[in-house]
Amino acid sequence: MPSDTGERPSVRRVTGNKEPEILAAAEREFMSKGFDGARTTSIAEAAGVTHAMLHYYFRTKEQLFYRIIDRKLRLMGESFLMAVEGNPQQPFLHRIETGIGRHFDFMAENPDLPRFVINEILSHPERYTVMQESVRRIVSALTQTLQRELDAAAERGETERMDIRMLMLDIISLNAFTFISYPIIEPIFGDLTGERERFLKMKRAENIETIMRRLRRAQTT
Amino acid sequence: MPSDTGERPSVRRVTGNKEPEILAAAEREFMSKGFDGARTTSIAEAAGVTHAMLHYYFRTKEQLFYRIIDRKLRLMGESFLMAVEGNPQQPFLHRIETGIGRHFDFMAENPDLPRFVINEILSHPERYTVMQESVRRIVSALTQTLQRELDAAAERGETERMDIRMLMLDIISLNAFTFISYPIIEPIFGDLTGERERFLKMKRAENIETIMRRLRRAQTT
DNA sequence: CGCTCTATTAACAATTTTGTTAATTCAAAG
DNA sequence: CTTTGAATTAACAAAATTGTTAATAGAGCG
Repeated sequence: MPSDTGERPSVRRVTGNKEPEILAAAEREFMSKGFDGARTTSIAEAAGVTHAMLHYYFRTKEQLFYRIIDRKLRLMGESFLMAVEGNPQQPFLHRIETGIGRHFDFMAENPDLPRFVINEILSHPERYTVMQESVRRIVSALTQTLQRELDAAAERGETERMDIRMLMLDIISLNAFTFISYPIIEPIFGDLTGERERFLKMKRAENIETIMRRLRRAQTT
Repeated sequence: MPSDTGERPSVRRVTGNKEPEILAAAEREFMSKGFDGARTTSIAEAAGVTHAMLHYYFRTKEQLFYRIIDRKLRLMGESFLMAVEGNPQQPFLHRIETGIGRHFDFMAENPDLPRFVINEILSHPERYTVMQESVRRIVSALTQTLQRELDAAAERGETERMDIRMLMLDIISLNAFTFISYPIIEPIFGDLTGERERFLKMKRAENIETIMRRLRRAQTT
């Protein structure tokens, strides 16, 4: 019997260790169909093992799912930071500009991450209530720091005065929704087919431009 | 036996007609859990009927689902138009401004519409391939008209020259993602609890401001 | 070789979920 | 009152889905 701690024993693993294959197949299945739509038999089949093997390695569908969603939640956290972190010596506006680009590129590499995470949290909220308070504290501290920086930049006349949470939401909305909606709009915008890269490059510039215009001090006509 | 045409016979409906109750319960269940997570037994229970009744009225889970998703797809279509339609006599900028507000208000009344529709299309694409071509044609015609109007406004120096599809995506992203993400950010932004109205009013103004700044002609400093 | 322990399989089991059916109720029409 | 047909129910059935178990294979070690 495998250990219950979630970590497979690493000694004497001689015959095929199918854990990576199962995890990879599980990621594909869960990401595309969600927890409810995913089938452990499909995952096992895609991984090239019997479904008893899947239960041998992970006991239950839920435990296998936790291994996947855990990584995805971490990635989600990273993506938020990506949009706002950076060298604090650099001008605020410049940091935000590069932050938006980095966040966009991250989304491009994980295009169904936000949809997946949001969905799972909303359809099974009870699983995520434990994390809430710690996340709240981290975000609260981060926004306070950033708000002070933005206030200072506004004081110097570099930017507009605004609520940092609105700005962060604007950035994440423009970037994340691009990828959330892409599979839907790609066929109906039509000429996008096979031009994913070109379209995304264009939208990346568009999102940066939109936020920069929002943030830069408006000329008093 | 009920007719197969999807329309219940309307004569001699004397004993309780439970169709509306089932539809209402189905809408709640499908919207919150998606097709895969929804259970016909839960729907029947919530509607106060036996699950045999549900099958008597709708035969299959899929047919019941189609009744729900059909209305939702229509709503989704409406919401797109909402952002761009308006009296063509009015100045382009002004029409867009009121359009954004109307679109936002529509999203506020249907907060889980975009998430639901996007999810269902992505997790069961085969169900929606039939509509694709007609939708593509409608959108294509609409964007061509709007692009010409925007070009004209840019020619007159009222707006920046830009791709209308980018603009539409910006508007929809800012508005829709506000509601897609709201249930997640509400507890972690913390002080939002019980202040939904205040927050939404603020974000509504923010989205309009963001787009107007994107669209208005930048001063040549 | 024979022991041990992990990996693997096939078969089984329990539960859930969707769907069916035959019998019954009940209001309205004749 | 009887007939009629829709509405309703309980019981059944089939399939899917998750999970278990007992038996076995097979590598490494003494």
